[in-house]
Amino acid sequence: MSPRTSDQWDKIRREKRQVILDTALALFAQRGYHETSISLIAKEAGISKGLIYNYFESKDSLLNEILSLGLDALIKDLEMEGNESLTKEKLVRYIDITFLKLQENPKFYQLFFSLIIQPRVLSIFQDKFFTQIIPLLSLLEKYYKAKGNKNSKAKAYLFMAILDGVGVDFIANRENFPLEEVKKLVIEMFT
Amino acid sequence: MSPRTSDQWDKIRREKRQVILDTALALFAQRGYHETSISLIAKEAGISKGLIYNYFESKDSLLNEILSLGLDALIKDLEMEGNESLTKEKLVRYIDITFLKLQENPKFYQLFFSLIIQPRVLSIFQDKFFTQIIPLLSLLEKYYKAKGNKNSKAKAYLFMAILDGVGVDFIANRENFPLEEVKKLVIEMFT
Amino acid sequence: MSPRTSDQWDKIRREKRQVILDTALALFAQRGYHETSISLIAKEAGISKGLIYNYFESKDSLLNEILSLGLDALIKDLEMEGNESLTKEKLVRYIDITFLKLQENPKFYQLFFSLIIQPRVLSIFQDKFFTQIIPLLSLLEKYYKAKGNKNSKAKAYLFMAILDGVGVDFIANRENFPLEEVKKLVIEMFT
Amino acid sequence: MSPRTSDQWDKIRREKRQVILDTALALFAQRGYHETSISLIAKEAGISKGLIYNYFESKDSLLNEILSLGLDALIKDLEMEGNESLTKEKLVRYIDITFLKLQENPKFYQLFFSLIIQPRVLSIFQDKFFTQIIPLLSLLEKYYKAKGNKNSKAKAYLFMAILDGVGVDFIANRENFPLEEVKKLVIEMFT
DNA sequence: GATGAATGAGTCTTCATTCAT
DNA sequence: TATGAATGAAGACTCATTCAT
Repeated sequence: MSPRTSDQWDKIRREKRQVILDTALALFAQRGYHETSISLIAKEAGISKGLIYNYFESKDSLLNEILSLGLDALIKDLEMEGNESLTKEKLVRYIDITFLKLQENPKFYQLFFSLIIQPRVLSIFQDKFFTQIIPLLSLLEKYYKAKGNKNSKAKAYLFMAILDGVGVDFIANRENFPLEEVKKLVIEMFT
Repeated sequence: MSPRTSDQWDKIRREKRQVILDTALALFAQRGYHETSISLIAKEAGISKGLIYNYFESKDSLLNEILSLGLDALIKDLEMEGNESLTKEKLVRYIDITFLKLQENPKFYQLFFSLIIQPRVLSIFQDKFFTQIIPLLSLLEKYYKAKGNKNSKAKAYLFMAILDGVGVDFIANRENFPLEEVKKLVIEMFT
Repeated sequence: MSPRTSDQWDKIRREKRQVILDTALALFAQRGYHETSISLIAKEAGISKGLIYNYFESKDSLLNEILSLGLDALIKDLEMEGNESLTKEKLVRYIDITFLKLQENPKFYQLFFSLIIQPRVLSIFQDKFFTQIIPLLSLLEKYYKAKGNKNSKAKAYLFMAILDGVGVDFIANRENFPLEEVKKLVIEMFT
Repeated sequence: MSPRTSDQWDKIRREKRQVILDTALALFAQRGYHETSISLIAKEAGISKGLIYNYFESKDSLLNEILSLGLDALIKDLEMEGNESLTKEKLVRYIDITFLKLQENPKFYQLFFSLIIQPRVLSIFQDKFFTQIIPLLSLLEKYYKAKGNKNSKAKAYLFMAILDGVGVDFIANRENFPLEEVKKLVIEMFT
């Protein structure tokens, strides 16, 4: 009878928003962005088309939000106390977490990789990506240099490429890819 | 105005077909599959929309053909006398060619990578892909085993992942990626 | 926290209703009817969307109400003791008020003129409009006939047309239109 | 069997384009711009929705084209050898044609007036309007000054306002408006 | 073979309106 | 009374595909 409190509205909004995000992520990853219509997302989420626009400005911004949140979470997990130099221990942990995340949330990575290569990548995506990747590359370079590697820059780039390559190949061929063994090998060869 | 022979007609058909394929590849790579309309392909190729349907059943089959032909060419270049065992020399050559191709035709790889991850495409693609990749993985595994690597299977997969990862990263960040140095490092670490 | 009397409730209702009407009029005039959403009216009025439907049946009926009230006010201002015959003095006053209103509230007139021409609105509107205009035309006709005008009916219609035309042109080109001078001329030529 | 010649295509295009323009004008005038959907235009024109977009970029540009063509035609008919000064004869002719056009094509005028007042007038419209109206006002002013009118500027503006006012009123009340008589009166009072 | 007009299903998006609280 | 989430019908627009010539 009495109108809902602000808190109640907030909760409803947050929850519904999350439902939409989850549904959209699953579908985008599974079928690709273009092959996923707003109608389908609505149907899968059990809501009306219009409601999606109550929570997101456009299909595009829905994607942006998914990527942004996903990247933030990813980054947060992988954070290694920025400025300090890298230790072997930290690097091993970084690799561990990366492989774990990949295994836990392949859908997100599938979406992630499919978009990172698209000719017109979303700007938010590229920004966030580079502001995180560049410092990491720099840390890695120092690390390898300290270990006596001649071409430490190349090794840093190669290391990052490996993480991406493993991601792509694991997604493309999840049944056969020996993720655990490969992880061990990466740790062995790159730390 | 003498009537053309059957052979001449054939030649004309083959050439026009090739024009369409080339134009479509360039546009798909440049703009993405969905952002490229049949109209645009026709305009760029200097022909009418309708004519494309004279040569290809659908937009989809046009893409399939492009991928199929591209993959064939790629495989052909990289072929290393199938059954025989792998030598260090051969592997180095394989790496060389892979990096060279990547550098020569990044647009082409961009299309490939962007599509390889798409679920829909994967299925079309996987057959051909795996019939080529699996034997290669097997060769690599033997090679590494012969070299005394404990986990030769993982190393074979890792090697393939590296090639993909380098492709993805090089495409995503062509200005900064130290392709030549990375290649040297790959040769050093994986042959 | 004493319970409000019925009168107080009534007052609150009337005031809120007026807020909605005022806000809607301002927005309709400023942006046009179709470009103004109920959401926007609610936001500008500082209330919720739903509440508007507590006071008005539909967007359409809200517009109708605005027009109806506006027209009533307009008529009231311009009223010249109905039945009696028209004098030069009264006609001058009528012109004065018309031009004054136009100057004071051009937005309001903009809405009026823009809607008066719309076929859909015309029908809603015509009844009220014509029951007011026809008598006025008749008074004017008598006035001009008494002054010896040959074609008094045409002159009456022309006079009304002038008021509309001045309204339209003044609204369309407010910076340049010499309203005051034109008024003098109208008085000179039509009284 | 053989493909159509360029001329044939041209004819088809021109004719179909005209059908769309005519249908759209009738509907826009009858129901208003916003109340007329592209679907309806297509249905009335006996073609598919999509085809309209083969001929016009958007609903907006369709309207623009209608107005642009209509104004051009209007202007052409009303043209009075620009630079020269105005004579009584020319002015009478101008009034004659204006009233005639109004009678012949009330639909266009209805659309015209309904749009000229809209808050957001189309730019093309305003441009054309002012480049035609300003010079005419200037000619009129000279004409009235030459005739000894004290306030020739106001009279010029008033004259233009009358034409608009007559247009609006005639459209709003076509059955009763004594167009012919009013025309005579305008000629009498303003030439 | 070649053309491009024509189709129509499908897409994203808007917004008046309803309704549970 | 007041709220704003939720609905769903409708709108503009796109584009792969067809077909008469």
